[in-house]
Amino acid sequence: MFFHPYFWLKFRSHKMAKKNKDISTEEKIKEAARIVFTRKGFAATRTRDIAEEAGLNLALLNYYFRSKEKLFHLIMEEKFEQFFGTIARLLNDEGSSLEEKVQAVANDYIDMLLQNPDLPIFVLSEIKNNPGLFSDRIAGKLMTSKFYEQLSSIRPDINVFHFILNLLSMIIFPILAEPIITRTEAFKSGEFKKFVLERKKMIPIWFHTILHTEV
Amino acid sequence: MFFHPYFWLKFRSHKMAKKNKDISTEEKIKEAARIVFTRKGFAATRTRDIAEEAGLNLALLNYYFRSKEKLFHLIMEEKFEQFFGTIARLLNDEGSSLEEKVQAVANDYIDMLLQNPDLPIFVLSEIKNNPGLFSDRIAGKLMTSKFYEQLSSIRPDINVFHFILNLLSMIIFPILAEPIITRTEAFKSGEFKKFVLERKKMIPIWFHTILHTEV
DNA sequence: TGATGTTTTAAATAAATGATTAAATTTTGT
DNA sequence: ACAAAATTTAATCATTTATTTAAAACATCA
Repeated sequence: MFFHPYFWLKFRSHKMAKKNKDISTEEKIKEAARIVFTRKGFAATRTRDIAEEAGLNLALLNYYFRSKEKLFHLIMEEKFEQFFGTIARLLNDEGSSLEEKVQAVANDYIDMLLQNPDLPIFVLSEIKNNPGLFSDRIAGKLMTSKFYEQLSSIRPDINVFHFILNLLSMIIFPILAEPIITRTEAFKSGEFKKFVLERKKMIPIWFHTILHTEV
Repeated sequence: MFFHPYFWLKFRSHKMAKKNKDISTEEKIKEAARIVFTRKGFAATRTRDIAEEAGLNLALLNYYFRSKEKLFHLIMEEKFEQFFGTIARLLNDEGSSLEEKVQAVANDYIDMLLQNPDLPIFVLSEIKNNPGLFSDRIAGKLMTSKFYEQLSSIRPDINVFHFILNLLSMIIFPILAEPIITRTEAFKSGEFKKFVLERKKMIPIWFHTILHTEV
């Protein structure tokens, strides 16, 4: 009896013909897809780019993931979780004060973005192209957070939305603008990373200033 | 003697077969290209999308502009000038104080972006895909501006790069994040524009606070 | 080892898409 | 109105690209 390869897809985790390879073909493809999709976005990446990045035969993409679109959705959901989940966890931490949260966000999120510089533009672009990709629930997690509670009780006169958006703007925008910033005279020689790391210290200070000034 | 239509391209401005149409075919194509390219980016737009948006035969794109890429470069340069030129002119104004410049940027640039909400992500994406598109000279105009001089003389202790980047972040990022913000509970009903307009007043206040606090 | 199941490969297919052609239509100048 | 020039159209071409196929290679285990 003949079974098309696709038939076996659902059982693949139970049976593995080749075991103990350093890294499975499936994972090689996913890793290549992470790199290429986040670097170029869905429309600009060709399945051939991914196969090449993975060093594998083109047909394997469809063997393991059926279509470019299915593979993309998988990667996209990972990346959205990374982008929104990281920040949501930091803003919802129970054991820290408001200003500690600002510090934690500035510190940890900047580190994460420096390691994933393509992430912000990827997420923003793909959500814009297809807003349905993005579940409302996630946005709520940001805006209705422990952080929100704390700021409202300390400074009920400050609009929390503006405050959070300012924080995210100052952290994320420089990463988005990296290709522009880097071409400026002052940044010609790999100064960009140093510049962004400076902001880890400065952002908490700026927000401290805002927080302790009556308007 | 036969001349291929392309031959006539260079003379088109001298001779126009059809005059006084409401809007020329060439301009119809450019306007459609502006809309579609900025909405979807180069890779995701098909020449057929532009023809459809313009309500014209597909072949006319190549008749007037020879290739998708040539048309794109034309639009891209317009859009880059709009994005960088607008801000550079505001930051280099000779007749205004530092804080007036902050106000002018907040006010005018936010207005411009609300009318061109696709502009920031378009510019950032396309520069990232092809940094060569972006001439170093433009970035310099931002960072070495009248604004730079004024801030350095008033507050030599403040890093001008961080200051300008903060200003741009707070103005541009919300527009980039619109598809996310809009899906948040609080913004369900067309509150976004009102929210961004509030920032026209608030950004100058925040920067005033920073500017008048010793660190 | 050989039968069976699984993975990988090279080649083929089909759809999408940028570009071109030649003919038809419209405009212009006389 | 006529001829020449310019524009527009429908059809087609050529290339790129996602996907499928069938056979080969490999792994597992009785």
